Amino acid sequence: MDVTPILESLNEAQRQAVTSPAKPLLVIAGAGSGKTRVLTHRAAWLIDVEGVSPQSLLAVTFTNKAAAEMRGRIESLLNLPVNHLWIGTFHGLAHRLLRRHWNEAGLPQNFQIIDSDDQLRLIKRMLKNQELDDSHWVPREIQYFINAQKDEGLRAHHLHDEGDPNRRQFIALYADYQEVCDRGGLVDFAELLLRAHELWRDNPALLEHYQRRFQHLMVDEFQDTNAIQYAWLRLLAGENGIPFVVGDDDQSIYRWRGARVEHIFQFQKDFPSASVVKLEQNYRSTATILNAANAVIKNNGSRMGKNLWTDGADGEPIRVYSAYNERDEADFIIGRLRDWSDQGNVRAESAVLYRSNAQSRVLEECLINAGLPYRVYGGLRFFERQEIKDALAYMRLISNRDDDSAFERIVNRPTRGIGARTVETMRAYSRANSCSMWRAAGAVASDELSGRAATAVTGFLNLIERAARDTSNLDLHEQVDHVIHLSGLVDFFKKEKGERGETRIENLEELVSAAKGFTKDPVEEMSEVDAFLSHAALEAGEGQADAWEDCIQLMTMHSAKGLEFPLVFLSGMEDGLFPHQRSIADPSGLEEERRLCYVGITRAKQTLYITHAEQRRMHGTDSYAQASRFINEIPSELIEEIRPRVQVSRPVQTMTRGRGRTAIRPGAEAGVRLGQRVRHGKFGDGVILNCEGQGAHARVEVNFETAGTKWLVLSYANLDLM
DNA sequence: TACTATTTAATTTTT
DNA sequence: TTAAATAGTA
Repeated sequence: MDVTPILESLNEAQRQAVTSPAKPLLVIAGAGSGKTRVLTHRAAWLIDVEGVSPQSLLAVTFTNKAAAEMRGRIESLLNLPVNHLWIGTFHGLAHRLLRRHWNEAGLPQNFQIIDSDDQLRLIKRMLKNQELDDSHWVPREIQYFINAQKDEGLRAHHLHDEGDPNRRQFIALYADYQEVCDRGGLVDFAELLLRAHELWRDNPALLEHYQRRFQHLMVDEFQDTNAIQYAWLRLLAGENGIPFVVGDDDQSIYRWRGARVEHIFQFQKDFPSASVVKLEQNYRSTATILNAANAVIKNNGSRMGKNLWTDGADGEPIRVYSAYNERDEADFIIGRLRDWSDQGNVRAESAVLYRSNAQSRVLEECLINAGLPYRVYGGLRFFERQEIKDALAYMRLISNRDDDSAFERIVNRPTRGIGARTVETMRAYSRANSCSMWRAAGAVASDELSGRAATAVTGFLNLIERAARDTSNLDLHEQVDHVIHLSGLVDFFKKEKGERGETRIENLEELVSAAKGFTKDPVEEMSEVDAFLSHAALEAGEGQADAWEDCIQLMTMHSAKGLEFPLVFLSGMEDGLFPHQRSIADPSGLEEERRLCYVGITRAKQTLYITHAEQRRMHGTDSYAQASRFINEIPSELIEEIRPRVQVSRPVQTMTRGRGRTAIRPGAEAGVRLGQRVRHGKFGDGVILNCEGQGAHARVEVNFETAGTKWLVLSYANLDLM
């Protein structure tokens, strides 16, 4: 067997990982160190060289994208399609198990997956039902509580109130929530994992079957596993399974949603025979960028310890720009982006990163003004759109009448005269008789409701029954098409004015084509409709993707994880924004922010700009911040500070936003420019942030280093220009 | 029931 | 500032 193709492109450490003997292995893979390569080559090595059957290999990732990429790369490496390979997300694999063993898992065969939005609606409905004040019992907090418990593998009956009435209520709500889900055959994301874990835990024979089958367990982004995912893996590994886990403790940025880096340490305890391989050679960035990243992350306490290096060149220095305000910051970035583009570079290879989504606004405005095409990552995904979820809710209700989540969503959408009062009556009945809304509707329509409401409800029930009858023999896409028309959704959105409605109808039509293009994995023995609905929940699709055009990439640092760009801007690098105010006080929160910064820096291949603004308009008011402490953690020899443009030929962007206020052209008054450094007799040194008025009335806003920000009348202030 | 005024809060996000 | 959720009005 010629092993060259598998090994030739690997460095020593990578090779060690790929060819490691059949025992547990932990790979600490730094940013850009070839993590995916190691995973895929390991799979190829096992199959091609060790003669391991593809059947006995299981690979887990966190995102569908990563799973698809891994599958593709393994296929091209082995040069054969590996359909039977179990590669997927934790949720996807758990889902597959539950579909196969729905009976043992205590689920109805046609159970449906609800997404976070459905989950939140369900909780809100419960609160209303129980007449709990949702300003005191915040739905989001309850949702967070429930998911956090599930992520830890805990059911309501495992929890104790500890004498805390607040907690008691939360636990009770958790229990109620679960009851509603169980009654309706609904499974939320965390439930998929928890159920799959319980399925194995409670069915030793079944577990044994899978333990025998899956010998090699490969895990990507191991630092992002939560408790239940890790427990699931351990269960599957048992005594003889061989886990091959790859992660980077320094890139753990999802603690807030249950991820526990500690699993990296726990792994070594749980699998004492495990070896550790560190991948530290980086193939992505210049030495300067890596040194900066290393220097920043060094300030974190609890680490495995790792130092990225490259045998490449130092490259350009990191450029730091201190802007006057967020507009100036955006202007600067856009200027550089324009240069980049003018030099013949591909725009899609540049990215502007920020800490929070709201920061994209100013950038977008300026990009539009500059006529540069861009794409913002994140945002509403296809299957999350209202109209799509409406249509899917019809399909769900047709598939399972007891699905209260779907029922409530569409009972009066489009409006058919079933108002809040009527729904309330149904809810009361449903609660009193512990039955689904569907049954309640039937019962209530025949006795409790008065003529008009009863007719409306009966009409709705008939509509669903009829849709079920009419579509039972149709192909999936015909079913969808039928449902969107019969339900009245299309007509409903046609009436919506503006482009909104048109887009919605287009989306509904798009849903039909999505159904047309959908093929169920023949291995799975669920109905095609259920498969499609699960697919919609599990893979919500892309955010607004304009992939075809050559666009500048705008995204949060979180969503940049795993990506790389020759040109990167880290914008809004100010204390309070990044590190975020909410994490700044808590040491572990600050460390997570620092890891995020590490992620941000290591996205850059060649050129890295870091920008911050002295003044930033946030929540309607101006605020002032120091440059991010993370900037100070970068050795100054790696940095080239870009001084604000000394003499601007064009007038500095004037703040024409305020009405009534005449923005003067800075420079009209002698020496007054935005960004100009000045000295005041009493307040000391500062920077001009803003100016208004003319002649004797001219005033300037100065941010003093020690005295804060003040408006001063020029003719009295006696400012010295510096 | 739909439209408008008012209030409120404001990280990060995948499944 | 602004988006979203809620309350109030036609």
